[in-house]
Amino acid sequence: MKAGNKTLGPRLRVVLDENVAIGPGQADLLEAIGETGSISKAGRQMNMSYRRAWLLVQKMNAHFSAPLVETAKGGSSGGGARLTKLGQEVAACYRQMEARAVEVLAPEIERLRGLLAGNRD
Amino acid sequence: MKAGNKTLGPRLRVVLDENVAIGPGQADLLEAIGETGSISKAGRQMNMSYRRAWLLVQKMNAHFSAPLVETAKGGSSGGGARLTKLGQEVAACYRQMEARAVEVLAPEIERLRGLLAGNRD
DNA sequence: CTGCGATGTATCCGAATGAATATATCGACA
DNA sequence: TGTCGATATATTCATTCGGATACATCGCAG
Repeated sequence: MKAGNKTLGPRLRVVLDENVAIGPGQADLLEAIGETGSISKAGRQMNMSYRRAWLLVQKMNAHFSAPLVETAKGGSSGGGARLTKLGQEVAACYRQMEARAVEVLAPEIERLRGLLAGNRD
Repeated sequence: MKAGNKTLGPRLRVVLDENVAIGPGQADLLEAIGETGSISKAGRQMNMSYRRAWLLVQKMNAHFSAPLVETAKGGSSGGGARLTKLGQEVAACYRQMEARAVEVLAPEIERLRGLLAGNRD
C-alpha cells in the first residue's frame, strides 16, 4: 500500500553516468540526513529500510569526487551522519532542476492530464 | 548486461495520476508501434518481451480517455496495431517535454557531471 | 476449410530487489 | 569499564517482476 506515495508531476532522474543517477529518492534521502543528522533516522522518517538508505549513501559517496555524506561511529550519541558541502550542493542543485522542470513542463503536463480517463474537460 | 542501455542526461517520467506515468519506455514503445504497425514487432525491435509491451499498451489504453493504440486480430497480415491520433499526440507531447527538459537542465547537469569522481575539471 | 501471423491470455520459473535479522564495532560518558 | 545508540556488514528469506512458454482466437487468402 504505497500508493499515493509518489508526487504527481514530472519525476526527474538525472543519469550522470552509467552507474550513477540522482532521482527524487536520493534527493529526499540527502535532505532527510541533513535534517536528522542520522542515516537510520532519515530512513525511518521516509519509511526506507536502514540497509537501503545506507546502500544509497555508499553508492553516492563512491561515485562523486568527494563524499556527499560523512558518517561517524560511536560517540555520545552513538554516531551520526551529516551532509558535506558537496552533499548540500548536489541536493540543492537537484531541487533546482526539479523546480525548473515543473515550471517549464507545466503546460504540457496539464495538456496530458486533460487526456486522462475521467477528465473530460 | 543492460549497462549503457539508458541514455545519459535527464530521464523524464511524467506522473499523471497515481497509476499512470509516461516515461521513456512508454514513449519509445508508442513510437515503435507507430513505425512497425505491430506490438510484437515493436517489442522485438526494442528488445522488449511481447508480454511487457502488451501490458504497457493495456495500461496506457485503459487510463486515457481513449486508446492510444488500436489493435486488430486476424486478417491477411494476421493483425496489427497502430497509433491513434491520441497516441501520436501523447508520444509527441512527451518528446517535446523531453527536449525542453534537456535544454533547460543542461547547465545544471553539466555542473553535476563536473562533480563526479574522475572529473576533476 | 485449412494455414498463417498477429493479438490476447494464463501459467510457470528464475533473477533481482529489498526487508528482516543478526552481529560487530566504535567512542563518549556515567 | 560497561552501556548506549548509531554506523557497518553479512546472511537469509519473502515478494515482486519480468521472461519464457504455451495455447486460444481471429480473419483473410489460397
